[in-house]
Amino acid sequence: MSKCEQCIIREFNSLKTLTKDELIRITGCKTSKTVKKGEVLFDEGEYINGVFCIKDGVCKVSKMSDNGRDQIIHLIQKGDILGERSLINNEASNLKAIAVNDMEVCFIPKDEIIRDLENNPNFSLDLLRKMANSLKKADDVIVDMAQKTVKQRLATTLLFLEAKFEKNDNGSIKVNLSREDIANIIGTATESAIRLLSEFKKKKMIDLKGKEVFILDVKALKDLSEGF
Amino acid sequence: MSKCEQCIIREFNSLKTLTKDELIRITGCKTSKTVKKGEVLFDEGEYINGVFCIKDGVCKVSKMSDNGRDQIIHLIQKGDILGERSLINNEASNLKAIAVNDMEVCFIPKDEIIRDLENNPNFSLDLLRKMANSLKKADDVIVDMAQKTVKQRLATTLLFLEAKFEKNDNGSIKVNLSREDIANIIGTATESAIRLLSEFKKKKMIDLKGKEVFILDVKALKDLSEGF
DNA sequence: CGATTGCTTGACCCCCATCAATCCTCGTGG
DNA sequence: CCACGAGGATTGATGGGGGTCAAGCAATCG
Repeated sequence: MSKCEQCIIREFNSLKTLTKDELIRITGCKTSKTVKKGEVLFDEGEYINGVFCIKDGVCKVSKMSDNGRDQIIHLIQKGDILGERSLINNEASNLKAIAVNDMEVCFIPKDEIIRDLENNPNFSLDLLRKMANSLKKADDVIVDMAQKTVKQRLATTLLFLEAKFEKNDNGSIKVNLSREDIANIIGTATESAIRLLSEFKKKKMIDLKGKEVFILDVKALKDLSEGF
Repeated sequence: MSKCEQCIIREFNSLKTLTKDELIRITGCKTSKTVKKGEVLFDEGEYINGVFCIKDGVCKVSKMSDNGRDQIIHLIQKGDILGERSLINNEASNLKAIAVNDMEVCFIPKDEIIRDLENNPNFSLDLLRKMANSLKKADDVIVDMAQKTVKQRLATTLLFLEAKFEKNDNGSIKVNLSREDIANIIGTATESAIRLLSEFKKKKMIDLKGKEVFILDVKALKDLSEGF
């Protein structure tokens, strides 16, 4: 069993505010596991009863719309925490999380986190800051979804992927998203996403090799994203 | 100067977790003011340096999209708190707030709130819960914006208004939203919103008398909102 | 009582959802 | 090693939703 107090991953999230004693306690009760690509970490309506700390891999967090299509709302990767919200308001998850590639995660039971929330003000304040930040980003997404065309949203999303994820050696973005996934991020039909991707490729703004995506012209994408 | 410890409004928001002493301290440094319909409480990019506690009235909180259209993201009313997020992450506001009708608000300076956040864990935990809840709602809005048609979104919005706001004596919803405001909530052109409103009226789902909106058939709206 | 702002309706056309057909890719088993 | 099947990727055709421009109407205000 790896030790939390020696794990560098926590430096990237709110767990960094925990004291050494708290970390040692958490080491004693956490569980580590691997999640294979395509596996469900948790589903809508499920009680998670804890939080996940992502040590490696990426997962997509989505919600089913009334119309029956999945909308991807978050992409979670190494260093991120998953499940805090349902824990805090003590409700079943409103979201579903599926591994996009093989993952390495730790699971920390609810009661431990609650205890730290109540006893360590640094921890709750840091979480508060994280959530305030998430809300701000959510505002941006709402505005984009409400006002931008599908083409603009695709450009925005590609720039987001470029900024958030590492690159492979050849320069392609290190996330294995299917065309359908991409469509479900921007909220459109798969065919529409595909058509626009090939249009972008024709215009040398991106390149596509199978599932690999290369961002070639950031400026052009940014112009597009902002509506010329 | 009215006294916070005697103000019932705080029972509706996180300020209810403050102790009597803390409230007395806040009474000493808060300012009360009235805001007339159409006035700007704060604009995008402004540092708010505190939070507003809304004693009466309604304001719309919006964000300008790259395309130059305003998107209304929140409607804030009596009992709500406004501005916590920018305060918590110590940044300029990303949103603009405009009074929809005459308002009565109190303004509490930043430092006082910060002090309470750091010293009163009940306060920060309650705020944390509020924000977790806001994030959940934001998820729903994102999914709706991304997946629903304008007609569905209008139905959803009407139901939201019906649920959130008081009614006038004649049964109409007690908010003075212009057609443009409604369009800016659902993220569409004013003309589209108007067209759909009159369609709904023709089908006896709502009634319109000038700016007043009457919800007649909740079930039909709900069916519409969820896609039949 | 003009004049400005908001509301309403019509016409037009492009974006995009949908259906359908084909091609490609990859894992599996013979 | 190859054939085959299944799921993903791609392209075409089509129709409707909704954005935009424009003109007329109502209401609000100085």
